[in-house]
Amino acid sequence: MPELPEVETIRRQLAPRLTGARIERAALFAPPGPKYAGLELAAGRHIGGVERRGKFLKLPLSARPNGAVKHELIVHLGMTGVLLPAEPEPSGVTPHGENGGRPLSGERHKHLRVRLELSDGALDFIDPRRFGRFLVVEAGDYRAVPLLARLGPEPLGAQFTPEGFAAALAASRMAIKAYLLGQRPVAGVGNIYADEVLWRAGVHPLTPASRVAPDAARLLHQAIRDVLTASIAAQGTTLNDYRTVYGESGDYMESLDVYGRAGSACRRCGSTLERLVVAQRGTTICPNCQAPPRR
DNA sequence: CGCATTTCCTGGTAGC
DNA sequence: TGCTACCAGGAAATGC
Repeated sequence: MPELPEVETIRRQLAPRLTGARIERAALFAPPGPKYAGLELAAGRHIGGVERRGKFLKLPLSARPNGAVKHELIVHLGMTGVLLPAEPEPSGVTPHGENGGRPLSGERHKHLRVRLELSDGALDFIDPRRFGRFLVVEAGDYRAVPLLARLGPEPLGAQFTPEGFAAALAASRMAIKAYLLGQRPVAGVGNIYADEVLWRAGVHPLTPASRVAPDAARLLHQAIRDVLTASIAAQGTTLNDYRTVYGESGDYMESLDVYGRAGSACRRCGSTLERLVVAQRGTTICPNCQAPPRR
């Protein structure tokens, strides 16, 4: 499931391909709804770049090349969303298995939801579970995507400071894991990386945010930066669906210390990792390294 | 307002 | 083999 490192990987790969392209048409292959709002506004716009905010991709759109940005294409991949450059139709057919498993030229993927026909090719949004979003809004108007408007600081940006993070933690009594998943103290951390950073910092996921000790908060801040940075370098984590734009798997899977490792040995102390549920999410901890909160 | 719970979706898998 | 039941989860909607 794409979190920040996976989305950043996709952003880096898409940017050179999409920047400067003109959208000829946006075709919807799913039942219309708020997840796919405003697509009719896309035709004729020029893509000014590919930006990322948390787990969202934002493509500024203008009426003419390098013109004023009046609209934005907002993409959230949800759990299973994939963005793939496609050949302009019609085109030749490629045998299955080639192309890194990407949809074949001339074919239409079973779970294709949106296709952008571009001046130079096309871009497919494929999303089996339809948890993703692909919509066009007026620039800066995020009423249709409220989370985008109240997203916390970028974890790898200068705004994400140990002091600011500590202050954010002090402001909530929510379980620290639920708080992180809510994107308020910092943007882009999802279920996988939440477990990883909490393990690194030795913080139990049920600890109320305001009761995370100052030292632990600093460790957590550093762990967020370190883990996300390392994962971006590995092109993210592939569990099931996530693929890069070129159909590759991310390599960070091999570096995961706790996620998906319940029952295995803690790499720090050798204890058996345990599974629990926090905020309705599967959660893995080391019962020794991450002591439960005292009450 | 703050926080918890429910809902949306489909593929994969366990169990019978 | 084929069926049902259930699980995975990001973010919005709903509930208290």
